[in-house]
Amino acid sequence: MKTINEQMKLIKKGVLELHSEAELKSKLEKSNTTGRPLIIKLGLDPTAPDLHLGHTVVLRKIRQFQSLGHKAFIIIGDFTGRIGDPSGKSKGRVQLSEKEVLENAETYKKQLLKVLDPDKTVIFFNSEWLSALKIEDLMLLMSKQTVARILERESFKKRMQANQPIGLHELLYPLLQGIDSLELEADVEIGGTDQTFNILMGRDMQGTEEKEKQVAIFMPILEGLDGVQKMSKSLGNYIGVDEEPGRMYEKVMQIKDDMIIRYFELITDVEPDQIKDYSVQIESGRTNPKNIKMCLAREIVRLYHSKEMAIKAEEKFVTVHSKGEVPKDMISFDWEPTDDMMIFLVRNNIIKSKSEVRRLIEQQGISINGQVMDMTEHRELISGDVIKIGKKRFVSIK
RNA sequence: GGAGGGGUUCCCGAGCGGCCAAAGGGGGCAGACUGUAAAUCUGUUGUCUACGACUUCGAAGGUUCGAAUCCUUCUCCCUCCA
Repeated sequence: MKTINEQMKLIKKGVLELHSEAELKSKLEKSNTTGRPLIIKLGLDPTAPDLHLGHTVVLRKIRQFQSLGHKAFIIIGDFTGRIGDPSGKSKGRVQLSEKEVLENAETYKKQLLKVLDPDKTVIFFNSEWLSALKIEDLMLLMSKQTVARILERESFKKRMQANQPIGLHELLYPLLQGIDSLELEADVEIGGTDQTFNILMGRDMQGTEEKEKQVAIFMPILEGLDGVQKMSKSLGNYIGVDEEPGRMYEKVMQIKDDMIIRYFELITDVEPDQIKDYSVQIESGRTNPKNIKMCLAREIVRLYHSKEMAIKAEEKFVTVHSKGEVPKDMISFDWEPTDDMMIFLVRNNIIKSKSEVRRLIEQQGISINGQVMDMTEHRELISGDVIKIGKKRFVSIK
């Protein structure tokens, strides 16, 4: 059993902000003596059931709480999700049906449990209480907050300045999330710094309602493959936890060198001393950063797949990229007698239009069995032939 | 409710009767260089039965030989006033 101080040390690792340390400590102590686990809250948006490594920064932290015996309450924001976020321009509101929400939830659950402890994780839908909320109760809660306070929020300010629309209901989002905290009697809420406002609102509201306030823990936001913007699905700079091992490995190798240590710190369980050592190796120039990055890639694939898969992924990577050879396994398709390269690639959805195939050929981006293809070439492909598109896409003929 | 400004290709943003598949930037893709990194340079970036044709500039109509550009209606967004 760890002492309270040891527990605090573990929890504080990698945390950007903590409100407040004293409160957390007293909660931990209380939990220790009463044996009642703390309730750790995490809210998730139901529209994006593809978890990526960015999410795992927060999830790993929750996992640490679980290892200390506490419980994770995951809230799927199906209520807010059904209303839809109008920030996207003309797309209208994406209304998720109940069925879709449930399906998404299943996917979430499967992915969440890759990181979290199944025995200490409970999943909720916030429509359960939000749908039942009476308008007079809502107004009572609203009356205790001010417009100015809500508009303080960074993203609202920005949008006001940029002359972008803000839906009235969006102003209620922080409040609704706060209601979640009230409902679940959360002891701790964890989120990225982008959630600062919402989480503090929950804390505030608990105070106003004279409940015990939740401790707010903010984790850094993980940058995506571009190294600048936060990892997100919509920006396409993400690494999904469900991603196929080879692809996952490749993507990790794509990150910038100066992100290597950050990734180690935020999304792996590698010991701090080991990370420090890597860091020294890179900075002193003793080791090619690529090698450290390979350790990182291997570690990440291991976490979400297995050690064996990680080794295999690395082998593939070395074959394809370092040696420039053809990978062992690749997707293969049938070649129909009526096919030519354009029809073949488009028919199998490898490339989305014939014009694009033409462009690629013109740019010498397509080769057959290692030979660059030119515009005039027409040939029948046979079983076993390998088509290479760009640098990293390979396809073979069945 | 009143007045004004706006909606352009993946994104931002020029164009304001023919020379517009639409400048410029970002992003993407390909090539060179590399460590498949970053940086840099070059090319490319609607589709197709491809020296041409077709579809695209919020939506629908109209004017014109010809419309992203003009007119009408509709719709959405922003600003100021109430």
